[in-house]
Amino acid sequence: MRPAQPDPAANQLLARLPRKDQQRLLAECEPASLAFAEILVEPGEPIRDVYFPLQSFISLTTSADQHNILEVALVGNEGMLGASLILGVDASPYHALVQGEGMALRLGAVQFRRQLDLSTALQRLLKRYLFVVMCQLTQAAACTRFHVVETRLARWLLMTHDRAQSDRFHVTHEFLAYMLGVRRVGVTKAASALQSRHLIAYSRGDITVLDRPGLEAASCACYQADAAAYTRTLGKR
Amino acid sequence: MRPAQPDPAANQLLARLPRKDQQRLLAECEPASLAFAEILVEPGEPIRDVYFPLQSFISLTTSADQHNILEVALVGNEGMLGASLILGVDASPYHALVQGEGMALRLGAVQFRRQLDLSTALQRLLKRYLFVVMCQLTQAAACTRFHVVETRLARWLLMTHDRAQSDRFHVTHEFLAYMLGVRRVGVTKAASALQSRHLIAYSRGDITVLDRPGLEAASCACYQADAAAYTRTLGKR
DNA sequence: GCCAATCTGTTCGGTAACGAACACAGCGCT
DNA sequence: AGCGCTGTGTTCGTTACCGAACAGATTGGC
Repeated sequence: MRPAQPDPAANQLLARLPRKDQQRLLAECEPASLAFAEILVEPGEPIRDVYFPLQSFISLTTSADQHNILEVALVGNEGMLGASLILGVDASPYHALVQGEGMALRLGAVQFRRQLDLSTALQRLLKRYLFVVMCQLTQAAACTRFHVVETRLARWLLMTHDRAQSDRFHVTHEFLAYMLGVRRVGVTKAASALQSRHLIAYSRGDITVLDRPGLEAASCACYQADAAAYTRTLGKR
Repeated sequence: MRPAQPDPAANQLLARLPRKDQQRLLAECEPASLAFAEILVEPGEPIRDVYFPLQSFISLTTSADQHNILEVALVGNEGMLGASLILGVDASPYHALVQGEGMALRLGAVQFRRQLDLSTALQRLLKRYLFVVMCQLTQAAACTRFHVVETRLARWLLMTHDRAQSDRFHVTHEFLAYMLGVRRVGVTKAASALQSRHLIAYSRGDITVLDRPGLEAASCACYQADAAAYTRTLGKR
């Protein structure tokens, strides 16, 4: 059953809000269908809207030079896009592009700020979430530096697996290469290694997670570290 | 002339505060002399004190595995250590160790929080500073991924040059290797390349910046990007 | 059923790192 | 003067990834 009005509790941040604050916030949100590869924010550009993903998920990427792109964080139904607005800066540190299409709740930046003023619970929650994002950025820097493509790929697949809420999702090697900041060939090699170990299966962009525990063993500890930071900071659920 | 009571305006964040808020804050701060390699914060550990460096500067590092360390940001008199407390989380995402010895102003976490409650100007300022730190973390991830040791070293030297407020500072290749997340040998090679181009001179840990513009040309654009994010967010001074 | 586009697999030579090990030079200490 | 410590320079073979290019394989459109 998929209701016309999406279930707000599908976003874990919203689900953590007290009922009153949640309802006040939801009253101003509108459902938005996010299309694959849609660009929601560009760095430097002012943030017009914030998003609470439901089934969709969003990559945060940074570009060093023109053609060197790297994903630094992933936002799904466990988080939100635009949390940095709570710091009072009307800009984004990174690109945001839709990685998994689906629904999200959208709220204008102005309305979002007003909601913040009205709800200390919302402030408190999003500040803590922002702390988690900082931890993830830090982790991403180290992981990217020290870990080889195969383990980083495994980590990426796990993160996406969590957010896609499905064992299957659509991503090509080409796209993965952008996210991991490596060549497509490197992804192909790593992916086929994981496939030959029966951890995943893929074909023309459709990736299926076959062996979740095995994938966790194949990934670096950074995945666990991110997850731990999240539950440590925001509570178990 | 070095006054017994250190000049608070030596910290650029403090200098940006309105006079009243600044004085109230300073009344609770105590001067602290930071020794080289002193560890001020460990990740996970609660933050006991925050620091506003005056002449000292502090490396923020993260460790992927036991022996893989990487610097993700540098805090000098342009910033502060412990700003993440404003997010309401009593922990640090990273290690903090003293890189350049000297004075700083110290304030207990409890007192710091009280000061935050008393001063919206302080809140506003530090939120903006935290945004800058997020930009730096993002930049660090990309820089670390895509740029070669020599340009990254140049960048590090520039960042340190700014914060050391002197053309000379003390860092061994060994230490630099930790910060950049590479082998000592790699640093030696990069450093001797920069030296042979007369951009720097060094001997047994004493590094002197000889040609600042040349060093800027030798570094990656990440240095400029960091600096730009700072002035864009916090104003020109 | 065929073409064209997309996605995946493989190859080539090249390079910037890696770990380990050793040589040497400057400096302080006794 | 001699010793030992610390910091720097150099070498070795190895590895992970690079850029470029091309070959096959699957899919959708007509």
